Amino acid sequence: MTSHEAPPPARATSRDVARAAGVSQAAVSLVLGGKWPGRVSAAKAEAVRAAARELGYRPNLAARSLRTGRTRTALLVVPALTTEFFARVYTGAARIAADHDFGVVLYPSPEGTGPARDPFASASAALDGVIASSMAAGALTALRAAGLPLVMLDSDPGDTAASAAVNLDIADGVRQLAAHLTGLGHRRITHLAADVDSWTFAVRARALRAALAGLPGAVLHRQPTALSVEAGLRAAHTALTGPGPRPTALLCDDDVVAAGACKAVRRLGLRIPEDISVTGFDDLALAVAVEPELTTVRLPAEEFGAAGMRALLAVLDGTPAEPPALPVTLVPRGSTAPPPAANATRPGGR
Amino acid sequence: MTSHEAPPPARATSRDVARAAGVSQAAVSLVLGGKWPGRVSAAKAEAVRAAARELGYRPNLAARSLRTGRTRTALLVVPALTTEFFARVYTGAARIAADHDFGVVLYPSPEGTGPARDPFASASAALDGVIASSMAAGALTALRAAGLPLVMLDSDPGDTAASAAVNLDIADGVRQLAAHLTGLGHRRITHLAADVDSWTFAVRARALRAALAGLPGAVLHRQPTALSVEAGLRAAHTALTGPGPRPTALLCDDDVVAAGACKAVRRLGLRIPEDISVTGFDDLALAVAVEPELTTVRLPAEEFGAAGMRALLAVLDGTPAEPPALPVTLVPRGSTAPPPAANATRPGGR
DNA sequence: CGCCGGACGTGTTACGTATAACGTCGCGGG
DNA sequence: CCCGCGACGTTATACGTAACACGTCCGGCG
Repeated sequence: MTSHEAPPPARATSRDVARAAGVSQAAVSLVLGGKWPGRVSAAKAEAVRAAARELGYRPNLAARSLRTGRTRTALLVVPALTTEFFARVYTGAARIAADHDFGVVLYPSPEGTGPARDPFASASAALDGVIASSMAAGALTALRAAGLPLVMLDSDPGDTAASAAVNLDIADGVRQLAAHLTGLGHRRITHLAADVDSWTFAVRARALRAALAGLPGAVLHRQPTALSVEAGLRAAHTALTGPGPRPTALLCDDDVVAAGACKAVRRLGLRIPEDISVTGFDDLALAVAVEPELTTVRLPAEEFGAAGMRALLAVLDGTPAEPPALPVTLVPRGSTAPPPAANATRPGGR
Repeated sequence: MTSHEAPPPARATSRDVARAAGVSQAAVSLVLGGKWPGRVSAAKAEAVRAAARELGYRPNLAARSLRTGRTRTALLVVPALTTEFFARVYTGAARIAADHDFGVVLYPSPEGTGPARDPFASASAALDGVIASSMAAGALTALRAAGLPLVMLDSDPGDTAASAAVNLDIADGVRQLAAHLTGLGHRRITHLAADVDSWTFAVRARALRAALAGLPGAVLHRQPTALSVEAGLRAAHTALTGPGPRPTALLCDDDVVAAGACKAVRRLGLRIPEDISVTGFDDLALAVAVEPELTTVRLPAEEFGAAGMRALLAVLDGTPAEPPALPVTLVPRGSTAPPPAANATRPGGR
């Protein structure tokens, strides 16, 4: 390291680099900017680069933004970061962003009540664009009004406010899950459905209904629940102790809910998967931490965030190509098996 | 696909506000800046505020930063965001930051090998200060060199590079945990210790050793493990099947590891807590998702992040007051009980 | 030989804000 | 009466960068 003196490191400016390299400040900008390839001779360009390296030059981003009007910063709006899923979405988005010298700043949409804090004040950064989960309904109205490029994650295709949309093929995941359960012989299924008004959950309910529609004897119930272990426990208890024949499978909208459901099943003296099958969604770390491990649908969370960022970059480049829905995969594990009443015609559990 | 003809509302500037209010641009800055209270008459000040509201004026942050030299942005360096713990730390830090018109941008230190990406390039934002977990060793050297105010989270007090430090009272948590286990009658304890070279984990090992030092018959072993369910499973298996008398309690450095340990215990045909007690650390959502629920040490993750941000703000204000260590609390749950060999002199399990 | 045009650099400007420096005005004390 | 001072406003400037608009030099073509 060279910058030994200068207790206040007094960041080098492009003018300092220019002086050191014996050129004008404009030349420094031309060289380091990367555009205008042939604009400066190779010799001087190299001198500039050397001087910049020597001085540890870092362009002043505030000045650059002021000049260019762009900030190379995107806002990621998520319902709540404390969930592992969105932490992974962020990671994926940030990775792609970094490859393009972009930053990602988070806006965790306040889950509780109260007036949503102004997303822009809160972000305390000027933004080039926004990537928003459809689950963060609260903050969306303010964002739409801003006129910024907006990429929606898992949103209603009919929503026209977005500049682009990236979707997971949730419906296909539900179909795989339904096929898995019905293939095992399950007919009475209760859907522990997230009580969140969001496209991604609406689609699950619809796809599930469609998947079971043609099947003789299929009975589908719906039990709303919040997205927590405890809420899942309560919902499962309600579903299992209600009137009518007991379901043989609980299809949960989230691994966390499924974990709660497992606890409820056991508290009723029932076994998983022998008496009741339970399935989750997302494939969080939690899915393999509980016993038995959860049959679940793996959502490519990081790739989801990455795709969102790519879409935003494309929009900013003026080349918005609509990406296909991201595939999801069923991960069969120990929490599903043929129902007790099923005859042994299908030996294939686990 | 909307912003085609780019009717960008051409963000209002302070000069526009000045014109609308019939004052000079400087007056606008004086009024909206909030400092210099008596500098402008109440009447004109109100006119300025009204005009600003009317035009939807938002100060250009790039210009402000360029002028003031500060950005009101802090960098939070975490080992990996996908862990619930650090997601909560972020949330706490962001909350305090928002109260002071600060933003928080994340730098997830690359966990894998490879040269750590430049934190500053990656953040793509100019920074006023840094809050860093001691677990993110990789990125620290570059950060120290930057000469930015640096607040360390859970770091060695001997480390002098930091402007301030915020610590959890981890040692006390370990003491509580050890007292809980020995009080139940446990004497042979194996520590499933994180194989991460970080102050916070070193302190756990040391405190545990100290807590068991005076106890006759106490036997403490150490089994290193990575921080994942699977690694915890393997480590617990090793610990339980090794030579010598089997431990009666597994003290894990993390809830995730404890979850893995539980699985190992059961695969060996042993019961929790009757045969083996297992304890975790952190009190993540996962702790109550597994069965039995984990006895663990609750770390105030959000408050931890909030305290870090407060400390950074204090440093920036020039009033760095050293905060006390944040208290942690033992949460006894179902995964601990007296060991099999213990006589019934102490009836108090759960 | 004169002129044109490409290659290579440089001077200059503007981005929007915060604030130092500089008036101006009215009033009260000397 | 005049000076000075406090209250109120304004003018001017600088922050560091990107990029436009000009040169200047030189080789080649008519």
